[in-house]
Amino acid sequence: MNSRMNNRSCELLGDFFAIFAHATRMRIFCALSGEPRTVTEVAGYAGVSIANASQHLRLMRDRGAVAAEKRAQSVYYHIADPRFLEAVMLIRATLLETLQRSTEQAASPAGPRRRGRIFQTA
Amino acid sequence: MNSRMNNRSCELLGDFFAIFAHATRMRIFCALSGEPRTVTEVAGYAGVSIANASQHLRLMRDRGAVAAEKRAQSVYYHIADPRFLEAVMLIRATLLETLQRSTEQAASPAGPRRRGRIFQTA
DNA sequence: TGCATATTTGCGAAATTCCGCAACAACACC
DNA sequence: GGTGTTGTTGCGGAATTTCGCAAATATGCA
Repeated sequence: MNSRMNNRSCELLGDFFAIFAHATRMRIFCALSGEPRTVTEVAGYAGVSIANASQHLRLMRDRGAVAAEKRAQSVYYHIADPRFLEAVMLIRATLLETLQRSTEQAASPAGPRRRGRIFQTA
Repeated sequence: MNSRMNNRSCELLGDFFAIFAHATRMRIFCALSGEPRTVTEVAGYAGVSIANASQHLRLMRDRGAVAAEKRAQSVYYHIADPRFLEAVMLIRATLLETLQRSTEQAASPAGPRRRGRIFQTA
């Protein structure tokens, strides 16, 4: 990390990462990873009410993670930049790998601190 | 996003991203990006009390983002996997680019890439 | 115009997070 | 033992977030 990251930068980055720091918003993000979807579709995917999905989507849009486009009667949301998805996938892969490794070493008494499983293998 | 991302995965990924969803923790993460540092050093860098730094570091360690190692009288913390830093940098770069583009749109059609004010050095 | 569909917004309560403060613990050294 | 250094933990209240619900808005269509 650039040592020149100042406080303001950290504040803005932290605000942005809040987008991903919630299970529902992560599900919404997943729902949008393939193709644009309407609020109603997203709500169905994420298992929340339409109003709640709309609230989360607004937050995500205000911070620039997703964008909205009105077509016909519906509002289609999509991920604003593929690198956001790329970064999430990178974290996910690293986390998965770390967890698998620590699970494999679970028998070793001197191994790293044990943690629960993060990703279901099924 | 992988269609195998289930609810449990989203929940745990969201929990992990909470690590970055706070300005202080982002500063702490920055402080650790170069070399391992003690709690006292991190606290000074992030501008918070030692107790507060310790609390944040514990959260980050519990979730696997950083690791601790005791040497002499001090506890040295370091980022657990370079890919965490890589992902944060990717988000940061994308965000910077996006913000700069929207700034240019709001202002005049300026020349080639000049760094915006948002992420400038303190 | 009137009605149905799609989405947004305001509000209030419950839940969670954050931080200062003080106490506690570990450890080296005299 | 006592002292100093370093780090951790528990507590309580303030601040923030989250969500359900209802109302409001927008828009297409008969």
